Amino acid sequence: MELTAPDDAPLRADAARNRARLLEAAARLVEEQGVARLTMEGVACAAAVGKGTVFRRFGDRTGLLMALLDHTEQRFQTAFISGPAPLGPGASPVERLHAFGCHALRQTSEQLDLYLAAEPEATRRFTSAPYRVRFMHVCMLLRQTGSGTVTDTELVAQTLMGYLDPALIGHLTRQRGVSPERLETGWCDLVDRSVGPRPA
Amino acid sequence: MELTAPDDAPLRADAARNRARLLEAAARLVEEQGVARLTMEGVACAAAVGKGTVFRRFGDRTGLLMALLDHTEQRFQTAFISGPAPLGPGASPVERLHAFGCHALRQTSEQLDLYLAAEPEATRRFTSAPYRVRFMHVCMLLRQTGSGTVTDTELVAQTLMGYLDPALIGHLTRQRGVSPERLETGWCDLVDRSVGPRPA
DNA sequence: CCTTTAAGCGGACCTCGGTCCGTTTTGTTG
DNA sequence: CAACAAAACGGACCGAGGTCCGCTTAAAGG
Repeated sequence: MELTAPDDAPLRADAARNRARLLEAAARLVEEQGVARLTMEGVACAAAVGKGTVFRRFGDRTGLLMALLDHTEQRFQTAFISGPAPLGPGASPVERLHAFGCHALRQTSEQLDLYLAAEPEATRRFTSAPYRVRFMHVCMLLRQTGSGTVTDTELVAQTLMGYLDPALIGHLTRQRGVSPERLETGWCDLVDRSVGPRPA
Repeated sequence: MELTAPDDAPLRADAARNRARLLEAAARLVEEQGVARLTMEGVACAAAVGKGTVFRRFGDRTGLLMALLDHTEQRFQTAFISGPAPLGPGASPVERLHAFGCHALRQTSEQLDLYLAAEPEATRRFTSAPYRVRFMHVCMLLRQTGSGTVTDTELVAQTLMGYLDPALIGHLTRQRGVSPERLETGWCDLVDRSVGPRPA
């Protein structure tokens, strides 16, 4: 597989070409008929490639969909790791957390169907590479708040991450009609309560 | 379907009998070879019933697994709705929230594999009957804290519920080696922060 | 350029969840 | 008890994800 254990070894020429064609074909099919109708065989066919090749390259359907989101995710990552404040370094940890969540909320909302479809099975949700990068970042910011009030960084970080779960965002915005603004306010509130002093 | 829209109309005699046989067979198969190896055809066969019957009765695989958890879930529900304090009425809302989460954490841990397998697809996670009952209860308790400090009950309740997600519990306890005590402490902390005064 | 070999390829094949529809059973009504 | 409608049944059938393995081909070394 790829996203879970990024191969440092470069792909063979034909493999690289096929990979590109597959991603292109998949993106086109998703745009044309929605991610729900995307089948692995369909992608293989549209890319004029064998079905086995798709699985060899992306592991499974989820892997393919995550690959489609890879570009977006990479940009987000570099933005919050080394980009300009308040997302990147320069702002206070709390401000960065606010910005982080709001950006994630917007990004997820924009490509909600894809993020929903790319959600791995329950067991793997927390081990995908993009999740772990986000998670580690939140942990780091929580630690940087310095106020020794966050007793258990890992648990708090997971709680925060839970708020950004695409499934939850989709449910709240689509089924429950929660506005994006309300979602962002809720996020900032959650962050403030998480890093603030522990109430009596 | 059944758990999502409980049929008030009583089942026909043969249907009720088959339902019981199916649940019995499914429970036995799960105990014998684990939930991962449970196939719908296998259950049908073990219950000496047609495959279509399984789907007619339980809708899909998730429905069958949820039905297996129904008994446990029902007892939990009556416990926190009308049982003795601190889970049931009689204790303060915050105490009840503490008890609620700790009970849920324990219950989920005890039958983790089943809860994991019964987790519906992303889109349906928040609309299953058991989830909604739990969610409404948390909402009610949050409102009862009376302190007008919980600005957005629904969002806070969803955050709390996210902490109790079987997938998260499984990840923390199995992959990350987090102890049950630590999980429970984390829950109580989260509750306290959620209902406490909003920090400056 | 030839050999070699490991990565890549392709598509037949398998499994399993889910659907469909002709047949059977239940229980109600006259 | 006979007739009838509604509910239930069962298993053939379908689609899609995922596997397997014999064949092909890129690219490194002589």
